[in-house]
Amino acid sequence: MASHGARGRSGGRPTLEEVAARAGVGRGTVSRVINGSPRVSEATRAAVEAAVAELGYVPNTAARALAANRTDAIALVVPEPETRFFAEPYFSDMLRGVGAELADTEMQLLLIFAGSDRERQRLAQYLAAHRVDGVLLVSVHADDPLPDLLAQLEIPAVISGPRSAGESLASVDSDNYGGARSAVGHLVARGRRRIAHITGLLDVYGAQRRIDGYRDALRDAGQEVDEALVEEGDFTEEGGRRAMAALLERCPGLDAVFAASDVTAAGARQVLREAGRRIPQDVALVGYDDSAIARHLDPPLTSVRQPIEEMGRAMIDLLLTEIADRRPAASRGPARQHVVLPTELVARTSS
Amino acid sequence: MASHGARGRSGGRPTLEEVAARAGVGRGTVSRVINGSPRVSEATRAAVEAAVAELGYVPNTAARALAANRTDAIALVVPEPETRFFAEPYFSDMLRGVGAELADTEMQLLLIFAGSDRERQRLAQYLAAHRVDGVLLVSVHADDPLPDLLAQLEIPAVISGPRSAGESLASVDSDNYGGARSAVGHLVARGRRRIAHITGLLDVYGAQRRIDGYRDALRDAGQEVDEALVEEGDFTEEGGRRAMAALLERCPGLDAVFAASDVTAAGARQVLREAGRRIPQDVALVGYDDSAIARHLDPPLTSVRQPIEEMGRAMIDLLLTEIADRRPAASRGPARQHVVLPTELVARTSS
DNA sequence: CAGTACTATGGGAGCGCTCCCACGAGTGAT
DNA sequence: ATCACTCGTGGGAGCGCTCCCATAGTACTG
Repeated sequence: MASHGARGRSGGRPTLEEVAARAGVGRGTVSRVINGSPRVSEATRAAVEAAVAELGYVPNTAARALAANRTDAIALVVPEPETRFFAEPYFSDMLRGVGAELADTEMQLLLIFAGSDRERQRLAQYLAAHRVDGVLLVSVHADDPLPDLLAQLEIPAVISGPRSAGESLASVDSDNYGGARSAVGHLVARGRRRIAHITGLLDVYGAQRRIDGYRDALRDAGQEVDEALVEEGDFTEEGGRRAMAALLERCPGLDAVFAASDVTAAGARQVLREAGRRIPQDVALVGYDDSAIARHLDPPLTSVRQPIEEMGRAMIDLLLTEIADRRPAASRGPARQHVVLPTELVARTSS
Repeated sequence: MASHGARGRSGGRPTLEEVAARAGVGRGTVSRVINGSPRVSEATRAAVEAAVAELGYVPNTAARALAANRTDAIALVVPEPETRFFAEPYFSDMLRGVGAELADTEMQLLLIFAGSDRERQRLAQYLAAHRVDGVLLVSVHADDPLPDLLAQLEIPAVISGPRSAGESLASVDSDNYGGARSAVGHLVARGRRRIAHITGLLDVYGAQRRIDGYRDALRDAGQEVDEALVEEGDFTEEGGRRAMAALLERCPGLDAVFAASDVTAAGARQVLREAGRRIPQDVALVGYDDSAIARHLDPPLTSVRQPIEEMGRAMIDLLLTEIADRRPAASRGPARQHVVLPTELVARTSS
């Protein structure tokens, strides 16, 4: 067994001190060069860089983390079972954006699933140990305790999809209100007069905003808002079927449906078909998300696209800013930021 | 700005020393309790545990990593672009197995993509900094330099799918040879006499083993091995189409096809259909992987199932053993292990 | 030319832990 | 009673880095 004292002495990885000796400078100077401090002369910097290259020096992350009290890592926390993570392109798109934005950073990204109770337990431990400098939270439900835990531990965090209008965490969201408006506006422009809406889960803030957008778009078009045309869904296909059936029963005269998700639209479509309604001739259909389903549905579904990859980038931006602001612990920076990214209506043949 | 010395003094996270004071014992004793050493009396252990609970003590990972020269983290390296990772169930199944096996461990799993050159560069840096205790390598191509890098850095690693019979890294694989044998044996048993094989990429060791299995199964059945019935593929659908077309041209009398992957089988199926061959009446078809495609093909595809989740578990087992063996750096443990897990033939209507 | 202000640099102290040595108390053999 | 162990324990040293202070050198001011 290697004795403790001798560990890494000969043949081990070079240390700052060894680089310093080699370059003929002090430890502090090497540290400054490594960390890109401007307070180093050109000549010294060159000498140090040469020594670093010759020795193949790579900083010891653990030592740095201990001394500087930071980890240079952030976690992307997915409070869902892995299954959903892989099933929904939402996550992979987001991950791509996050990865891209992190590419020219020293930050390491950790992917953490917290679907089961056990996993959540572990996560809590993990966060309590401050093993990350910041957290990205995606797909959080209204009653999730995670955001509070984060706040209590004073860990910088950014949430995708605020939980309410007064979200206390920094957040990034797409413009649900505007997206819904443009979808409904599009239907109005196409001459539809009885436009129904199948909502998402009502405790999801974004679903609320979509309802608001739906209503305001109708009002702006001078159409009366008939609450009988609004039916509650839950983002699922089954929910779409159920809601559509209810709507058809209550308002057989409807000539358009705006669904809060593509999957919901798919469910609605099935019921419409079975009821003998042609899409789009009898009933126009618009979904939300512009997922793969939208493109592959028959007929291809008009849908509202969210810039998910861009949202990922924006989340990283916010998070890195928060982390940087917190380092000099004095001034609690400006109020948490809330970024809202524009959506885009993708018109296809279903409307 | 908080002065360096004062950092974390008041209100900060409790340290070992503080726990020790609270419990009325020494630092070393607390460390022993935390790390589950048996050399602590029951009474002392209880006192320490109480103090830990009261103070909400959580060990500082960075300090531990620095002192003990380990990270308690392992990386799952995917040398593919993220896109493939999400597209293929192989990875999510493997991840599930890995996660499950790691669940009651202190080890943290990192997911690292190394698809682009840039990402590989980063990974190399990462490994050079020894930021993980071990590496899990999935889906490695024959000429990949990664395994050598790992060996050179002396980082414990386990590979899924050895690169050759003489793989130097510890490996976990499914029984490609046996799987192929059972597929072909099944066709023989069904009375097929002219069984063709569309191979995988020939520089993949597993593909070689499947060819071996194909040949031996025929030999065992007393059938002559006709090399004209073997056509090279590449695991893709397009490759399957091309190979099938070539086979039909060369051996119009074939009555069965064993494809090296489900996707390849799907390509072959299409060409067979276009040639007017009925499946399975005229030509029986068997694939490999038992992926979602197999179930959804028309007709449902007989396929060889690999226990991917279990492979993930086995990889972790091997890796943890390697890491443990290496800690007392003296005795370089036994030769690298190679685990081979059994496959299972899932018979459906295509054969 | 003294006085002031900056810049570049070296190195002490300390981050929170693990490892290991030393030590006292108990146990059993002689 | 003595010697040899063993067991449980305390605490020094050290892991490799960052932070900051002190210092020496340089440049600019009046």
